[in-house]
Amino acid sequence: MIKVLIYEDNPQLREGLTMLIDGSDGFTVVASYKNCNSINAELEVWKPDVILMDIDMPGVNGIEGLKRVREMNQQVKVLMLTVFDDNKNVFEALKNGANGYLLKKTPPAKLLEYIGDVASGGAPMTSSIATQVLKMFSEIPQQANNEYNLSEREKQVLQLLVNGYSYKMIANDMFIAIDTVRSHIKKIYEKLQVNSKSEAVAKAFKDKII
Amino acid sequence: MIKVLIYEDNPQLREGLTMLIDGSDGFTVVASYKNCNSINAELEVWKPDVILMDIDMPGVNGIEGLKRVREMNQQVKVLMLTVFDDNKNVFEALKNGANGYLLKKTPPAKLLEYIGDVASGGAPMTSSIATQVLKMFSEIPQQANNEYNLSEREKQVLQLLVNGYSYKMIANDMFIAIDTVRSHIKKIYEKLQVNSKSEAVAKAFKDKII
DNA sequence: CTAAAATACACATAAATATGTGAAAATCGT
DNA sequence: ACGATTTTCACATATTTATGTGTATTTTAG
Repeated sequence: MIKVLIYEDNPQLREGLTMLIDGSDGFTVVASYKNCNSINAELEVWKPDVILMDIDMPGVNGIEGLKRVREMNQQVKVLMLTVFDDNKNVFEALKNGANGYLLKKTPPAKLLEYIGDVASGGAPMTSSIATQVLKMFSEIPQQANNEYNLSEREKQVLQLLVNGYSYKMIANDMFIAIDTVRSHIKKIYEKLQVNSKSEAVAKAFKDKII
Repeated sequence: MIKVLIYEDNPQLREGLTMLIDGSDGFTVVASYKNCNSINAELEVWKPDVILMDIDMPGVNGIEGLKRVREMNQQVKVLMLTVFDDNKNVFEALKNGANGYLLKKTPPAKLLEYIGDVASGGAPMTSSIATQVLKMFSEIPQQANNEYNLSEREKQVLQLLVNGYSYKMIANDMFIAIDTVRSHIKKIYEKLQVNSKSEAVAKAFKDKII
């Protein structure tokens, strides 16, 4: 028996969901609430397998509710419910450990299937959500990593620059003269086409050289 | 009629897929190949709606094939096929604009459903892949964004430091005296707990202040 | 309203950095 | 084996940065 806990502010929808899920074999709704204000205590009491979490709720919203859940419990599956598939919320929810993301217009039969799915370790998403998720991935900037042909020693020096070391400290760290550090750094600047330490550091971060 | 192009090195599987898809209403396999060596030309000739792309192929593999496709065509849907759901490949494929990702053990009926799904703009994934994708998201480091309480003006100065500006340039840019720039920067260092320009720049990147 | 913070500016000095020029030994690729 | 690159070091100097100490408006928050 899969124990479901529901957070949904709309009374009609909350009742509807409870009816649907409770009336189906293998599912039981242990409780349903109109907001997440006391979610941690409720989680303690009911120990659900799956939480259906509305995104848009007055007071503590679904994302915040999800965060609170994850602070104390990594096991319970959280299925996010939303009317719109808005990009920002999807990303926030997934980052914070949601196990699935459904549109409210999902047909009842599918909804039950998805709940079963998430309970057994799956990651159900409606098609439009999945498309968005993939789009997010494709928008991840490709590793810049422009080839600057830094030599080993130059990379070491740059790494230490990034760590905030002064020339003196670098010389000490690498057992070389400070003038050698200077000549390395001059070469690094040439290769990176910059002319100050902070520019080099910035470029190292931007182009993920380090 | 959905036109499908298949890339799969295993002859049995290639034939099996062709049979299955070609024998189903609404689908037609326009061609099938054992590698992606000439994929660009083949794409020109066949103009498929969906490409079924095996990941593990000798010569040009599926990821590289996907890249070649995306270089010339953003419209065609690409469904990746794999035996194992290995993390690295999933990530690479999604980053490069795959439209879906299936395990080869997907049952034939589901496979057809998924092809139709992707053709109409969906993003089919088998459950285990979706779970992985969500896991990747949850592993994205939470915005560090430690609160340093930088004032507006201080943020501006820091931004310019990150851009590689000297004090003089910053003063010019912000229409203030260079001594004012100094006093801002001193305050910034206090707040970030650093004591050099490059450390501040590094911290700005690490903590995503800018 | 008032204290705290932010913004602006000035002068001084020590330390660090950028730039130039030169050169020798070690390492690498062909 | 030989030329190219890397790594090492030296000396000199102009510029930039870091730090200290002060002061005077202006904004902000309680």
